[in-house]
Amino acid sequence: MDQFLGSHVNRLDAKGRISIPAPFRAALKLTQEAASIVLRRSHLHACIDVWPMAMLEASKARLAQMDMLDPAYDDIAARLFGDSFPAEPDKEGRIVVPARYLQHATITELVTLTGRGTYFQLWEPDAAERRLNQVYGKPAGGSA
Amino acid sequence: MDQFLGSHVNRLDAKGRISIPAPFRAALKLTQEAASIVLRRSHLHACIDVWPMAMLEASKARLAQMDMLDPAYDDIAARLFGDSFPAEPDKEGRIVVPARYLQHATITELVTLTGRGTYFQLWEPDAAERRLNQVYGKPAGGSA
DNA sequence: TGACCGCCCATAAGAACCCATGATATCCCA
DNA sequence: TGGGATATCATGGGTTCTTATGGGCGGTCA
Repeated sequence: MDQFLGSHVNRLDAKGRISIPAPFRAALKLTQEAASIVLRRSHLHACIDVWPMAMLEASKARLAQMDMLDPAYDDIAARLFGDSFPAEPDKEGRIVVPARYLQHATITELVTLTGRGTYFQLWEPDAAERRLNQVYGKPAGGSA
Repeated sequence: MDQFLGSHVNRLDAKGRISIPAPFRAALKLTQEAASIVLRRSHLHACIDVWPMAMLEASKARLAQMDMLDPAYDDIAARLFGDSFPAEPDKEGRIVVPARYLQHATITELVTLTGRGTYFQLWEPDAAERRLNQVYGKPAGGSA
């Protein structure tokens, strides 16, 4: 597997650490040497986006093409960099998520780590379940 | 044969493993080098869809055309990746299905693996029978 | 000085790997 | 055509490795 697929429910331990599931770790290693990542509060949902660092670099490159005087530039730049938190998994593959991010996602004890292809997300487990039901209610481009 | 045809009833062993029928294994090998697959809970029926990994790759390619900041992107990504479970058959051609997936399909001891052309499905045997009768327009009930 | 953060080690549960076996189907040759 | 040898397949189980998780220790910054 070369990407972030499926969901895993892990624990948030007393020190605020979250284990990145082994398959996700493997996927990170494939995109880049170090498994460094970037955390961002999702602006769409009560969840936390987790990007491989390489993905941010790519977005940065695209942004560089834009006109800096364009108002949209600042919007996008704000989203990309304003609320991004870089993290590096420890030797056991765990990360520490800032408290205010956890709050945004109402995560307390359990976390659902759910794949989105090129990135993944952190959800409060019940909220993640609801989100799944929600998307299956709508028609979308995918098959199945 | 290059497709998934017909039905097979196999056992779910004590470790939660299910043998993929030899013909299905052969069909998988034809679509791709590794026989890797993706499991998904069907949102239409109480069964589990089994896709060749290549099938997911195709959907992924379509998603790659979209703008990541588009809210629709996240919806599609959620559908496509959120509830998918990647699996790789072991040397004997067996896969382990997550418990919550088995629950969704009410599979306990026996599994019907039934072809759908480009993919196949896992059913609880009685449910598979009922489904067949339903498709043929017969009244469900007096099977077995 | 005290809270916190990064680093290390320990461990139990679970997953993956490997080999074994009985049964069935297939092939081959008399 | 029949019957024995062979291959394939579904299934069972033992062993090893990985993984998620818990906790300890020392340094660091406020």
